[in-house]
Amino acid sequence: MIKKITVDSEFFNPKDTLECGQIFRFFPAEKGYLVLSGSRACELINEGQNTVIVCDEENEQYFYNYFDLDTDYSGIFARAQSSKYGILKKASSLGKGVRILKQDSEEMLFSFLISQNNNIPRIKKIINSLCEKLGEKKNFLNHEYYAFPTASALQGASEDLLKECGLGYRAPYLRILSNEILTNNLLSKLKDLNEDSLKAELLKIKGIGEKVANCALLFGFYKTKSFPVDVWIEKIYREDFGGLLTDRSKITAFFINEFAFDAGYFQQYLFYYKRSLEKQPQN
DNA sequence: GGCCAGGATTTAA
DNA sequence: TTAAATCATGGC
Repeated sequence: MIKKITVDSEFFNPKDTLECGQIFRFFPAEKGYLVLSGSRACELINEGQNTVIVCDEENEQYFYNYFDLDTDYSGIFARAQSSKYGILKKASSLGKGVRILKQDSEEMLFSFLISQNNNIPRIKKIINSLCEKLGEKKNFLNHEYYAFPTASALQGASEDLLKECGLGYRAPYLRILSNEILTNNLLSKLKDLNEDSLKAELLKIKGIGEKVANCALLFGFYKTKSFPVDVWIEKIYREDFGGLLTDRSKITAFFINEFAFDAGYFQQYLFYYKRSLEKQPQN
């Protein structure tokens, strides 16, 4: 049985939400997009005033939560609009339809582990390649897709297979992380932690530093008091906030101090804005 | 052909 | 404690 969830599109635009850099597994479809999370799939379609989520009945609650439908984004948007920083007004106007997705924690850990020193098109390519080689084949409506690989599938993959996916020097990081997940039950340990101790635990994982930890906090564990700083954010910090700090962890601290629990949302507005102005046309 | 990408680890100073 | 060097890979 197929279900449809219909939501007002003012604060939920599929393009804004999917293309703001938080998710790597989505594909244009005949109408809207095919969106994948773990082993599940849905379609996300804009119909003027409405945004429609189409999914199997058994996944209805999952995607309701996934798209963060219980959070009212009008307040977040209003605070961005009334900010003393003009750039935040512009950025939030452009990205008014952005929502922070509640993605699968394990998938996000692996995904952002792959993201380091990498660009978004290639990150997508690597992850899709991993899914095709190691994920379970599934079907939804007329779509054929692959689930995100399980930790044991990733752990069991040969070095050669991982390199074929384009992982390069990151391949060992994935193996170490999947081993932690399987032997130490890492995910259930992480789920109960508050943001400070969670961040400390994330930083112990090989291949996860300050930036990736912040991404994992925000996109994998929904801690909105986090603020990933990459080259785009550093650029906007320098050019539009007049910032002078160069140490990225200090830049993170600056923004968290400014925006507190809005930091993660505002970061996405800013990242999406800056990148949409300057990104190369083929993406 | 050198530079860059949702950087982190290792090694040197 | 901070500063470089190094790590695959593909697009420009």
